[in-house]
Amino acid sequence: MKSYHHGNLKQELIDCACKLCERDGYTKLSIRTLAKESGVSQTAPYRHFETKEALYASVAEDGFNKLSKAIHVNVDKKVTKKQIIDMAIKYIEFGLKNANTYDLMFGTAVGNFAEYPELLESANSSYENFRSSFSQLANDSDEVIAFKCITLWSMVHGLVGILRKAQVVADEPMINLEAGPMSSAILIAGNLEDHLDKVISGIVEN
Amino acid sequence: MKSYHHGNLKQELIDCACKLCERDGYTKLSIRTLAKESGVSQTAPYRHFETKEALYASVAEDGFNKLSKAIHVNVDKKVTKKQIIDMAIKYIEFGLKNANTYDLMFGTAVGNFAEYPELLESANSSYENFRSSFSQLANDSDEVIAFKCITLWSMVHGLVGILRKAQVVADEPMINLEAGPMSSAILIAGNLEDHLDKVISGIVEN
DNA sequence: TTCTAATGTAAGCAGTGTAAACATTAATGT
DNA sequence: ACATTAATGTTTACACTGCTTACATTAGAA
Repeated sequence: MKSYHHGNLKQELIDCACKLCERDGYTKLSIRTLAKESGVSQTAPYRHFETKEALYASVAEDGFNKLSKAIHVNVDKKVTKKQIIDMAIKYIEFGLKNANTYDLMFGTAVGNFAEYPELLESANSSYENFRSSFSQLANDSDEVIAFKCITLWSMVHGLVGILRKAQVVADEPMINLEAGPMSSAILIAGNLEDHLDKVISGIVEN
Repeated sequence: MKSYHHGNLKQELIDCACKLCERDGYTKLSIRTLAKESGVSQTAPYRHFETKEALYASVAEDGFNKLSKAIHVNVDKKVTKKQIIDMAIKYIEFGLKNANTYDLMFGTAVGNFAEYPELLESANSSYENFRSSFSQLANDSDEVIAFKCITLWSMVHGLVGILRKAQVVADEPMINLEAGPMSSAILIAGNLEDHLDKVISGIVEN
């Protein structure tokens, strides 16, 4: 005995979309199946999302909020290098464990964040987490902070991308050092903490 | 007066697909319009590409070949740091100028490179370009070379991703340093060479 | 020259995003 | 309390997609 109005459709659609996007990749998600999943007609979702991209934007937004939580470190006044390394590891783990969602957040599925203010907001706030930690690491100028921050961010962001490509082939044993990008990446993956320690030391200690 | 057989359909499809993918993004590409463009029936492409993904793989392969050319540096025995910086710049420029193709190469459109041996080959060879330059920079062990190489690669790869996200908002003037990831990224973009000099120095000089 | 494999076409299926017109209900103003 | 309006849902339909199957043409090998 269900009523004509669902009552909480928008949120249910988002939750369901988040799950399905992460499980199968966002390309596999169809609005129709999503509607069916919520026991509602094919076109009902369009009352809450103008286009499919708008739905993607909501999923991405949710992703950035989760990312913020994942990389959050408790700061009591001063941040240590170890905490920065920890953040980097958490970031990379997030990217690898939520690979499909990460795609949505940093790929081209949502063309222009500015069209989705809430998404832009949560994306910026994720970055702000990152940045504010750096600002407490040393007495650097804003510009130096920005530099260090972008340097590390692009580093971990790039590592996520490359480690993912590596995993694709990782089923077959490819341990040979001469075998190309995959093997080197796997090499790193095995010593992620050491690797990040080196790199971050290089960045942090100017 | 055209004959029943096209004669060079496969290559023409690839060429056309490369253009269209780069112009509109690979999601906009349809096999049907591609076929129409080549003056051939809707299903003809399936004689040369089992699935759409296989076509994507060919476009990506072409992309890696172009990338190899773009970042190639003439090495006479010894490579200089400046040449490495140059490679990095060329890499980033390639990623930004061929953004949609770059997506295809490093995104998830082609799930498993191992299913497309020629693509895997050209991707590995791109990386080998990168790596072999590093091997001529100093008397490092293979492991150290791999480390430096992956470090720089993930760095530039990450920068491409982040600079692209920045450009999306770059139409509106966002110069404020406090304004989030975009502004910092733009800051970097304006001083790309300086930025890379610093970072690469950090990597290269251990 | 015959046979076969490669390459093309035609027709059609099941699925997609989304627009338009209409139905039901919740919210609101008097 | 009741009429009106906005929000939210349904039905139907269009144009498009990837891909399958059955068939047609032709190039090249035997």
